[in-house]
Amino acid sequence: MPPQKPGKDTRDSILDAAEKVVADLGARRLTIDAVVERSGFSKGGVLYHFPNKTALLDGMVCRLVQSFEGKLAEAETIARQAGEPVQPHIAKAMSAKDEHQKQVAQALLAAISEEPHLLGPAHDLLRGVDQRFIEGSSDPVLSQIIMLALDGLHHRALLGFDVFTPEIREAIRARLIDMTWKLHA
Amino acid sequence: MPPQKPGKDTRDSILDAAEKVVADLGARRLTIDAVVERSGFSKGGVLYHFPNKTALLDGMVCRLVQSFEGKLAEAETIARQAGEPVQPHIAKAMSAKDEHQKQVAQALLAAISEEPHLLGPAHDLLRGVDQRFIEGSSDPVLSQIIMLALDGLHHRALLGFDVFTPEIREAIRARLIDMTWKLHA
DNA sequence: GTCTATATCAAGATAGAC
DNA sequence: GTCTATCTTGATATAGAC
Repeated sequence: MPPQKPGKDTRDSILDAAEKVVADLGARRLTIDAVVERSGFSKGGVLYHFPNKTALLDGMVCRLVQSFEGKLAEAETIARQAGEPVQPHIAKAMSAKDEHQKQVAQALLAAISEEPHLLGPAHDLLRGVDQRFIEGSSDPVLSQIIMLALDGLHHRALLGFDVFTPEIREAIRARLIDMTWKLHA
Repeated sequence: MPPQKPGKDTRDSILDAAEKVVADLGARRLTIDAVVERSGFSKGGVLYHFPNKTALLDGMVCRLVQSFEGKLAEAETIARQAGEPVQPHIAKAMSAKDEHQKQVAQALLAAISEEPHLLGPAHDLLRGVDQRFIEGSSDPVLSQIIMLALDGLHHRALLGFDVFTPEIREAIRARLIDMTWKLHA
């Protein structure tokens, strides 16, 4: 018996490799061959799990969306249990400076440059977040602005423009979270 | 004597065609042949003006940066003449919903997916805007948040996620500009 | 499930006529 | 400055052995 479910594990390694390719070489050079090279598998092996390139891109977007949905659900559970509004927790989740943020950038970039329609699931996800972020707010326009600023952080990561020092970034993050609390004051 | 400078005119038509290709087919399918088809020129003609694809991408980014620099300079001149702070005028320029915004998205997307380093000039431009936006502000962190929200608007245009109704978009825009005025209160 | 080998094609680039 | 024709490569995808 293998140490982990072999199928899922291989799939994830391949997706990890794909993200690395995008990060290192750019979305244009996300080729099957480049993924093969980084993943350590052979071309046939990779194409067994993702029969064509579209499937690979779709896999990247779906993993991203699922992972993000998980974080959102977690944030909402915590908020509910604490009897607190959900917005600060969503803001925290979206601005967390973990590897996830780069992952978002690479997956979105790869998909949109090749097959924009694959962003559909991400699109739906964002609409849902928008909605939950705004509903129950005493100031919907400001809520939307906060959401846009959170988007802006991702935007800069996507373009490689995230030049904030950790201190400034943390100050921005803290302020945004603070602003969400005031939406309910 | 031709109606316009022929060289410049052809270059611009080609760049327009390139942007249309990105908008319609995605950055990945920004091929020389696709640009040739849309521009109406022949492959040889296009390659005379942009000897290779990198030159074409560079042309897209440079035209974008120059156009934006022009708008910024204009905003700053107006602010100076009126004896007003510059931030509200920069915010207005950045949030204007003209065709320019789509142009920005297409050019950046094409460049980053193919050759990220071509974004250098855009990177420098944004750093400059950031700096001018923050200096002289009574609340640098809030200034940066406003700038990030403006980025967020572009981000959504880039990903095709700009689903605001014109009314909501205008409300967001007005609020952002209003916030910049208060940075000097 | 993973591998090698190969067919096929799209796209970038060059050469040279007009 | 603009055109047609052609060369060459890089990348997707298939077939089939292990």
